[in-house]
Amino acid sequence: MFTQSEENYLKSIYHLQEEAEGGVSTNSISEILKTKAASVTDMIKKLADKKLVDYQKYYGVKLTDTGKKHALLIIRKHRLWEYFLVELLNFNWDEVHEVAEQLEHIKSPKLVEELDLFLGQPEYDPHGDPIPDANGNLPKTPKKRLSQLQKGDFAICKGFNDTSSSFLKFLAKQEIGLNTKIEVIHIESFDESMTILLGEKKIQLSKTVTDSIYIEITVNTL
Amino acid sequence: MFTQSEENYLKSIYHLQEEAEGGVSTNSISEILKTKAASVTDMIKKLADKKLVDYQKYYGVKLTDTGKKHALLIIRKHRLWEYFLVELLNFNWDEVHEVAEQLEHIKSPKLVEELDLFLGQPEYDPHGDPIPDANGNLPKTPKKRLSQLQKGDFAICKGFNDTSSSFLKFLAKQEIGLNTKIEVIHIESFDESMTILLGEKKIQLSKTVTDSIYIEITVNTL
DNA sequence: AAAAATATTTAGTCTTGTCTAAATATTTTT
DNA sequence: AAAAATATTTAGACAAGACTAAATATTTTT
Repeated sequence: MFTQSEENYLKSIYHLQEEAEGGVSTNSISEILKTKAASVTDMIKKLADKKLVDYQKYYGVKLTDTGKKHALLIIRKHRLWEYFLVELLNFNWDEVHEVAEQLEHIKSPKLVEELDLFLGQPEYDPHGDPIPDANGNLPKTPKKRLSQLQKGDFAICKGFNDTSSSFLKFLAKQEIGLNTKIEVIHIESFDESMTILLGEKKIQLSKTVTDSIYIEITVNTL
Repeated sequence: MFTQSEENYLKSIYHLQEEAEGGVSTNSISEILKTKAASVTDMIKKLADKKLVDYQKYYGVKLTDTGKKHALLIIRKHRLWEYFLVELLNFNWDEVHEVAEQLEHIKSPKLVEELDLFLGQPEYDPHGDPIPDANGNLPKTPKKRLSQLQKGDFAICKGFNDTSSSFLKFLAKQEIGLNTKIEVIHIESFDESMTILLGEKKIQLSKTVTDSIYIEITVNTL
């Protein structure tokens, strides 16, 4: 199949591709993977030979359909393992990444599918990111976090990531719960803290908090 | 820590050391790892530099205490994963080896210990091999399989590995159950099938069957 | 105790994935 | 639109871990 290194490139390119519109630049890949740009160029050529990316010299790369599918299967494994580690092995959701980074390279189709069944075919990982299915398809409506919204957006709370009792008490005090309606009033650029409108009440939430609240975007205030 | 390759060498040397009395030979390692003898010599030097093995040119290697401990921790991981795969993910015990071979190299002390707790700190893997504890100590009395006995040995059945209903029906028909007393009469060299004495009755069992029966050796017929 | 057979080591090569330094392209600034 | 800054690629090198072929040790056979 693919080497661990190739898989890491595919995954990084996938993530970068999600954001930027044009081709993914050599430098952006080298930054994520902590390698030098020259090494990235080498690997890109290899991936292009294998038809996993389309490569145009000096203008970056794009995943081919095959490349994208493989990237999604690696992401699937990563997120399923994260779910396993947090839900069953008492990992905190900030400890799982490094281990999942290793586990995602285990090669065994049966393992992935049995793990998926064993976990109850979860749709989202502990960070709220959607888990692709066995064919590399993502759920239609990816879970969003409050922290992903822009000033002026309206949303409804749909879940919470941190299950610690202190966090839940904090939410109760602020009167935030399932289906609470929210409007984003302001985002402070230096610490990404957010001012939201809750009914008549304005409150300010840190990035840590807005990262832990899943929401659904609504069109207007209704 | 150690590379995957170094870990594979440590593990192989450990297993070979269990059997042979003197040093472990270059050729025996190359046979298990499916590499050439020259490559083994290279790696042995590297391991010797790291004080994981004692190496005397032309006379093979022996693990140092450190080397042995590391080997046992890899074996611990291998067997815990095998247990997980068979008990929770519906793998058959003949499908697990290859996957466990990959999983044993995942580096995360927390993962190993949490997995161990999650599984209920099992003492034996699905093949009946003992699982070393976190310090690399093995249970005192390793589970033995009927297939490990010699002609003339006496034993008592203590467990069965294959839980398929066809196997259990077969055992019932042969009147083999827990605590059944057995004497090994003969072992056929070409297929390792075994003739045993069950009370007055002589029966013949294939290697597949004798591999799946756990026993305890007894001193005489009593 | 030589000779033959076998095992082990040495020397030199190859591939993968990385690096540095230098060359070349592209983009931004003036 | 040229100059300066930045990004990318090329060329050549290196370490890890494997290989082949040849050299050397050890063991077995006669």
